[in-house]
Amino acid sequence: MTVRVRFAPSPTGYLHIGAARSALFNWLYAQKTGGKFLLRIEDTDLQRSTDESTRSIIDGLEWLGLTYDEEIVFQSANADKHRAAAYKLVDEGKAYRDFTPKAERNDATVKQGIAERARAQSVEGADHRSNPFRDLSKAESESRAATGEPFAVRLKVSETGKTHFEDLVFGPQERDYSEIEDLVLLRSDGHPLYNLSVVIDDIEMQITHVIRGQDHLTNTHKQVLLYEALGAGVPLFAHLPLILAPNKGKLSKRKHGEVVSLTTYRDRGFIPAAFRNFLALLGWAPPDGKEVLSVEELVQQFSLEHIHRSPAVFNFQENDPRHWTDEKALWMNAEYIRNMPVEELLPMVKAELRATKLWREEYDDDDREWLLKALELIRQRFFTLKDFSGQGRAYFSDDFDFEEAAVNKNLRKDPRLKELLPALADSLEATDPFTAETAEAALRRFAEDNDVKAGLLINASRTMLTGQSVGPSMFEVFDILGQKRSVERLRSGVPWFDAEVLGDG
RNA sequence: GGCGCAUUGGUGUAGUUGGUUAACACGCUGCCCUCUCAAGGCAGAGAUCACGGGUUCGAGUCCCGUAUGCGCUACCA
Repeated sequence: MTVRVRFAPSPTGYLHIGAARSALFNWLYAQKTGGKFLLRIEDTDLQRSTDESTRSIIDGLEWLGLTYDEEIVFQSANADKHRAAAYKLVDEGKAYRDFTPKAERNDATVKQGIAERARAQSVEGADHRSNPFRDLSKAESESRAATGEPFAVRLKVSETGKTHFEDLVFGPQERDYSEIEDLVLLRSDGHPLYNLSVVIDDIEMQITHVIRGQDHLTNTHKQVLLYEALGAGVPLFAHLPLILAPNKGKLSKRKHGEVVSLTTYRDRGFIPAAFRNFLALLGWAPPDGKEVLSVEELVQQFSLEHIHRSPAVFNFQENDPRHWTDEKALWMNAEYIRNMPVEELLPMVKAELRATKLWREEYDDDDREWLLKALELIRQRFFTLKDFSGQGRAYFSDDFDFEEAAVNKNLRKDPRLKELLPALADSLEATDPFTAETAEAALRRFAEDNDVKAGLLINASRTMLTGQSVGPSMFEVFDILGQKRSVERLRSGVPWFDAEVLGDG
């Protein structure tokens, strides 16, 4: 039997990183076993589902490289099937019509209502089989329905017995029927509910392994009951530990903002492979401990057995731009930027430079070699793709900003530089050929002749040429920027030492 | 309230059948390298394995209890 797994998000917002992780694990498992990975959009909550959200889910999966097999299934399209299945269960006596009028609830008070009801039940002992319509005669049930009286459909859960299933992560699970109420399958307006829809669709799609978040672990018992009532084989389950916020609470968009949204990582310059790699490490660990893994290695190493049961904390500090997301994610991204083949990095940098109007068409042909060399040089220190247009701006444009701290530290501190830099420019202009080596020789000779430390000139040059105090080896920078631009930028430094510039600085 | 699940350094994890000084990664500190910052190399700090009992010659690993956190408990998904 070939493995068939699915990712089944509800399109009620951005793609949450926890959901993305579920998608990843499903996908990895499918790749690993040579199975199929399917996508089903659970858009049965008409009020909350949006096309925009569906779009972001599809985009997110594409960005992560999680390609799905077969057509996307939209759950709302199957509502008739879900209803038919529920009515069939009524006919067979496995479910019943509940004519109890629907209690109105609003979203704000549901949780509270649940707790109160539960408390009340626990005082007098819960009896989930006390519904007066549970044992209504078939004839009466049908005649009342025929008059148009509204009814919900509930599953008739047996008085005694237990459900069992084997969870591939959490082990054997068991739950007494007495703890499970006669769950509603169909609302009184005929709308099928989650547990029913999921089960029918999973049967329909011939899902063999249900891999999803732990928040569904206890609900699984209800679904097992449904599989049995429907006479279908029960798939295997694997529940994934939850991903929590730093305070070990729920990780939610409302509370934590955009850090939890997958698209944020795309928009803030993450390499998809890096984020995918990071995500894989949340709740799972490769057997040999090597953490930086290519997709192929990920697929090869992945197994449900190595998923563990305790929730993972996604660590980040709100209000701290440097630690806006998990440090390890940032490190992973830098690792990829630094080490991936530069040709693979190029298209991503191109997109970033395009978006910031720094891209020039020559980079595609005449200047391609130069570009690759420049990327190789500057990527060593970068954390995200954004850095190529930010910190890296001076390599692609003459219009770049000077960091105040860098100017103060490397230029203004030594007034001699006002005279030295133009002279150094002259010296470099006379250097032929102009390479990293010859530039270095020229600068060091110049330093010696003028009796200053080479470091002074090097650091000043770095700030003059890049606006920054940190960056690659200066002679490599001279080489990459070229003789002309290097000389020009060195000569443009005089204003930094003028009184009025000093005044407002 | 009930039921379920979890609990190893700040974080992510290893520690599959109980057996020497609890391992790895991120982060942190110091040193080396050096024109800066990274990277890299080296060294280091940081865990009485939530707590309390037990079983055992011996427990992070098994059992019981407690605490804490999370999940479910809807005519939401």
